[in-house]
Formats: sequence, structure tokens, C-alpha cells
Amino acid sequence: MAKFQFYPLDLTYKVVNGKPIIYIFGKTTDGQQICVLDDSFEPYFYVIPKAGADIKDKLTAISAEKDNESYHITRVESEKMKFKEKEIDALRCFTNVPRAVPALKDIIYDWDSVESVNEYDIRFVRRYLIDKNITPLTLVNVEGDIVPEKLKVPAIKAKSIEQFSEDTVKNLKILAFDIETYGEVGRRIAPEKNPILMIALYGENFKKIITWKKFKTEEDVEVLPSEADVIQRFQELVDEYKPDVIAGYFSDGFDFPYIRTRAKKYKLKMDIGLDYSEIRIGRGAQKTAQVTGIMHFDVFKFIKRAVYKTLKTDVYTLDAVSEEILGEKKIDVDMSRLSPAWDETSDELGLFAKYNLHDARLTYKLCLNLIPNLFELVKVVGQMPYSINRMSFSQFVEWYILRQVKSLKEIAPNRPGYNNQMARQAKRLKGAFVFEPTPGLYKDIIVFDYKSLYPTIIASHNISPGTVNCSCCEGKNKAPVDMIDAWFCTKKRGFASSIIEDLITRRSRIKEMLKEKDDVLLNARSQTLKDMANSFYGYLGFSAARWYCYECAESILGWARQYIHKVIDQAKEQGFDVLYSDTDSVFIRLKDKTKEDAVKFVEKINMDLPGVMELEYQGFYPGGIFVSTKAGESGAKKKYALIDDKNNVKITGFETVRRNWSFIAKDVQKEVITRILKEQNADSAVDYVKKVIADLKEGRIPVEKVSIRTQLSKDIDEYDNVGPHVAAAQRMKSKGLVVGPGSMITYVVTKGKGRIRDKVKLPDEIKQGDYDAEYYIDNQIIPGVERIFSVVNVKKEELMGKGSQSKLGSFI
DNA sequence: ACCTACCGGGG
DNA sequence: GTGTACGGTAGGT
Repeated sequence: MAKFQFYPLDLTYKVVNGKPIIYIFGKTTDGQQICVLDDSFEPYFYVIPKAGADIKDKLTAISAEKDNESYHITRVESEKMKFKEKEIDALRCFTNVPRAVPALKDIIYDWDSVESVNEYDIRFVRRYLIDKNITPLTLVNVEGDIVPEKLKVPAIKAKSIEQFSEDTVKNLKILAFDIETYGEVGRRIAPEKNPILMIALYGENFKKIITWKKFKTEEDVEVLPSEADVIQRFQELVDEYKPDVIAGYFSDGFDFPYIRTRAKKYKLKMDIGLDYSEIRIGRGAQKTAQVTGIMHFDVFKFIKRAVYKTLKTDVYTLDAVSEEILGEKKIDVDMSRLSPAWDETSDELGLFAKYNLHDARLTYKLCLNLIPNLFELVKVVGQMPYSINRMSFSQFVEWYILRQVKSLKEIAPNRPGYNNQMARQAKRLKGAFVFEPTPGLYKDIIVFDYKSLYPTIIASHNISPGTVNCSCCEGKNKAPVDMIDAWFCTKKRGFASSIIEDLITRRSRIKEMLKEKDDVLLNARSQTLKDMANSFYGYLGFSAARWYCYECAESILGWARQYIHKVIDQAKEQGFDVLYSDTDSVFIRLKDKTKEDAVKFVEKINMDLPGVMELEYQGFYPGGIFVSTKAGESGAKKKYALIDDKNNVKITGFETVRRNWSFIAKDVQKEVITRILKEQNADSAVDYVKKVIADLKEGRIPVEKVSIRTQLSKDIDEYDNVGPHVAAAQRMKSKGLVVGPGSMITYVVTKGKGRIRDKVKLPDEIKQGDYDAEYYIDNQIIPGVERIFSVVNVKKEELMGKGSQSKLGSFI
């Protein structure tokens, strides 16, 4: 009997001789790939019978048959459980095989004696991880014997298996890959028709390109006789490299499905799974690709679902994402040349090989960069990396709750059906409170904000789907909301509030540790815990959630509005001037008060706050500007700029960050804000704008600065209204360039009469100064700064040198 | 304004 | 495989 420890990486199950066996692929402490088999886990689901109904015998009698497999309930156990945090009697029905669960549930569902059937849709391996309390990627103890099994790694049949510690797997072997395919850019991608031309692989001390045509190149290219050989070789290389992680960029939806389609055409078996299974492509609108035993990391999916919030970019192309995260772009090639170059066997293919390998390298680096975040999510949520990679935040919360409530004997509610979801969506939430600013230039601003406002409200007011409107506490702990009556139990702790309190305290501990020493993994963990806590409010109000709770979500918002009002009202009472407030923050002006008064104010507020709630003194700003909305007098929400005491200017919500503005307009807006805040008046900003206008008129602004970039969203012919960017795209097409949906169009508006679209030219078509200065002044520069200047009483005419000098405003 | 259909990423 | 997305928005009505 061998005893050892290993880190689980990937799980699957198989039914052998009518019995389900869990296969846990992982790595031992000395770095060996192995598979641990566990046949001790039984599938089950819950039936909640109507009061007094005795249906045990009736349940054990049912059976079903499908695909020559018979399904039945092996035994039924009565259990004292909870449902929505209330005690109930439940029947736990064990079945012979996992597939029996959904099949049998359909039979039982509409029995009169049954209240509900639950937990029939929790996949077997996920159930296993939850019930066995095993956390993937962390150290697990195993006792067992080596058994013969048709696998690429040694198999051990477990006698016992149990979680040992939080120690996390290190030094995983990662292999990134990328394919290039034949086909006309802009046309539908057709894997059944067009061949794979080359495949690049990239790992630590490993890079290779495989292809089936010979061309001149500096890279390590292996040339094979045919496409089928390339696919075969890809498989061999993966087998030889033995990666723990195989990474691609949108490989769920493109690379793997493409490879599989091509392999099928040549009747090749893509059995790269460690159990000799083929790549499994999930059907449905959104594809997935799973490789047994190897963690398939689709970098794109992870970014789009779990990382997007921390990124500025709103397009998730490999190019944009690499630039932001790694500071590195893709190699700029003309993709429309790939297929012609292939047909001609031109040496241009050398550049495409380089491009191919570079993409694989970027994917590899992104993978290294994001793995700490993925792994921390795996450890917090407790599901395997493959699953976590494909989940969004509401699912993280749901699977986290499922794991946490296991020990509380809480039966999970079922996911809502379509109609139920629609009904939930119809109930709108009231929203957060915004105190609209009066446009102006202000000095001595203090910003307060509630630390984790929504999570701390949930924890402090015991908000949970099972504590709402309890029979024991009516009238106490009542939410400040108009539309509904909602109060929350003051006697028994709800699971949502205790889970969230746990997340908050765990994060505080990590923060303390981080103060001692900075650490990538700890930072990732802190971020994960924060994201999880912040997602709870959204989860409770999410129509597809198992633990959806409208009263909870509405109450959280009600309390949030009340707590922010409290700060606003008391600040006014204390003689501060309230400038602006949004959701969880309040901006005030000191007037005749001091910073110390503001600090004392925060302390006073905190004395009255319940539980873990806390108002923070976020910072002091010597100056700030709030501008008006397009429409009228009131100040725009989420659009302001502040300058701190180190002269750093922080701009929020202005167009400076928007893509479809010319650089000159963005530069000018930023410079105007900065000058006004730094110099505490508008004089220098006015001079600056006048100078830019003069430069524009005299053609001194470089072409790049007057270029406007817009992304094409569909084919050129599909546009009914030919806007300037469409006109530019037409010019590009007429020059033989291929443009289609997603193409970035860069254009300049040039001098001349008539419509804008007739004056559009491409940047390389024009000479210095050959742009329409009036257009740029009227449609780019002025709109960007007009509302900023109106705050300080500067009229548009004055900037353009027409009007008379008005009285300039300054700080108040 | 509201509703529905389609798109994203990849070549 | 004890499940199948989802959130945004363009375009039509």
C-alpha cells in the first residue's frame, strides 16, 4: 500500500461495469504526472416530500432505460436538512450511475406526494469535489495501490483520499499554441473546406512551428509532407512535451474545434487526452474544448469573464489585451496576404511563421500572467481549473455558496426555468443614489467613501435569502425601502451574511500580510476575495441565480442609499459643503473647516455604524472640477477631475479615454483640465487652446494627431448611412485592402466643400497640413473643452478669438 | 421607446 | 456528461 501526496489538476469520471469511477489527474510532490482512481463515491439527488407522505418504497421501485443502460435508485435515506434556511425532512436518493439522476428526476418531478426534486443538475465531478471537500491545485493525501489502467500516466486506485493542506502546486509545464488557416479574410471561416497552414507551439525553452510547405525563414520550422502530417505531429509534440496546461487564445471556439474538424476529415484520432480520449468539443452556441487530464486554459475566455473589469480595453483581441497586460503588440502583418502567399509558396510565409510563433508566445506570457488569478479563484471557489476558466462571476458565487452550505445541510434551490427568469427580470431594482454636482471649479475637496459598502451592509444587517421576513423579528432590522416590506432576522445568522463576513475577514488578514511583504499570489488572493464579496449583491439580484432574492437586493440598495444620505446630511449639519455623491462616496468642500475636522467627522460617523461597516477618509484634493451635462444646468454624473497635493491630476469619465476621438482633441482636453486645476484659473488654458487653434489653422499639427480611429462593425455594403469611417473604409477597399467587420479604420478629414464623408482621406494619402482645420476646431477641439470652460465662464467665441474678454472664473 | 437577433474571439 | 452562456447593442418596429 503506497502513501503519497499530490495536487489534483483535472477530473473526470467513467462508468466501468455499472459503477462510476472518479479519475483525478494531477502531479505528485516530486513532479510526476499521475491519476488517482476513486470508486467510492455514489451519485445522488434530493426529494423533498409533502408533509406526511411516505414515498420511500415508491422511489426505490422506479427505473428507467436509455441507450441500453438501466437507471435506478439504489437506496433512499431520510435526512434532516434545511431549505432556504428552514428545517425540513428530505430524502436522499442514491442512484446506480450519474446519468440516472436526470433521467429519474423527470419521473418523480410531478408526483402529487412530492414538494420538489433538488440538486439533480450538479455534475458528478463537481459534486465529488464539494462532498469530499477536496480543493484542486492544493495538496491531497492518498493511500492506495498501483493498478493497470489504459492511461498515459500511472494509475493508483485510492483506498483513502483526503485534503491535506493549502500548499499550492508550483512549476506547472505550460504549452501555448496557435494555428494559422487558409481562407479569405472577411469571409466566413470554413474549417470543413480550408486547411490548417501552420501550427506554432511555445513553452519554456521550447518553440516550434510545424507546416507543410517549404519557405525561407529564420524560425525553427519543421516541414512535413501534408496537412494531415502536421496534425499528427501536433499530437506527437503535445504527447512528448507532457504539458500540465495547454493554452490558447479563443482555443475553445477556434483552434481546437478547427483542428478536430480537420483531423476528422483525414480520419485521424486526436487522442491527446491522458486516457487516450479525443478532444471533446462542447456543442451549443458557444463551443468548449476539453482535454482529459490536461488543463485547457482558454486565455480569452478567462479575460472576458473574470478579468475584464480590471482592463481599460473594451475589445478583447489578442493584440489589445497583450498590449495592455504585457505592453507588447502582435506583429503587424496583412492577413489578407497569407492565403495568396501560400498559393504562391512565397517567402512572405517566413513573416507569417514569425507572426504565428509570436502569437503563441503572447498567449504563453498572458497565461503565466493570469494563472495566479485563475488559481486563486480555483482555491476560493473549489472547482477545477477547467471549469473556473469558463465561469463568470455569478457562477463563482453560486459554486462558492454550494460548497459553503454543504456543512450547513442546506439543500440548493433549483435554477429557475425560462419563464421564472423572465418574471424575475421584470422586477426592476431602484438603483443607487447620486447627488448631482453643481458644475464648477472647487478647492479643498475631501472625498469619503464606504469601504466595501454592499458587502458590509449584507454582513451587518444579516441579509440572506433565509433571514428575510422571519416570523420572530417583525419590525426589527427593517430595510429602508418603500415598495416592499423587508426585515431580516436578528436571532439566527443567515448563510449569505456569514459567508460574506468570512470573506471580509479573510481579506483583512491577507491585507495585513501584504503590509509585511508584497507577494503576487497574496495580491491575487486579496483581489479574488474582494471580487467575490462584491459579486454577492449582484448575485442576489441576478435572475438566473439559484439563491435569487429580490427583497435582499432591494434592501441592500435601500440601506446603501440611507447610509450615504446619512453622510451627506451630517456633513451639511457640520458646516461642510457637499459637492457630489455617487453610490458609496461623498465629495465635500472644506470651506472654513480643516482637514482635521473632516477626519473627526469620519470618526463620528463610524461610531454609529453597525457591524463591519466603515466610512473611509479617502483623500484630500486641493482642487477639482465638475462639468455640466450636455442638456442643462445640472452636473454630469461620473464626470469630474481632481488634483491631489502632489500635483497629480486624476480624470474620471471624460472623453480623453475614448478611442473614436482624434489625438489632438484628447490631448487638448487633458491639457486644459490639467492647466485649469494646476494654475487655479483658466488663463493659461485659454492661451493654450488659442495656440492649438492657430497651429491647426496654419497646418502645423502632424497627421497622426488629426487621425481619427473607429472600428468597423459590419461589412461596408451593409451600412445604410455612410459615415466618415465607412467612406474611409471604401477608400481602403478601392485600394485593394481587405476591410471587414472588426477592421480598424483610421482617417483624416481634409479641406474642401461638401459633406464630411466626401472629404475623408487615409493618413498616408495626405501631406502635412492637408486637413480641414475648421472641422477639427468645430467638431473635435471645441466640443471637448466647451463644457470645461463654461465652468469658468469662458465662451467658445473667446477661444476662437472672436468674442470679447469675459470675466474669468476661478476656484470657489 | 421597446423588443429581438446577433455578436464576440479566431483566420 | 447530474448544465449550456451572457451581456451588450445594432437594427427593426
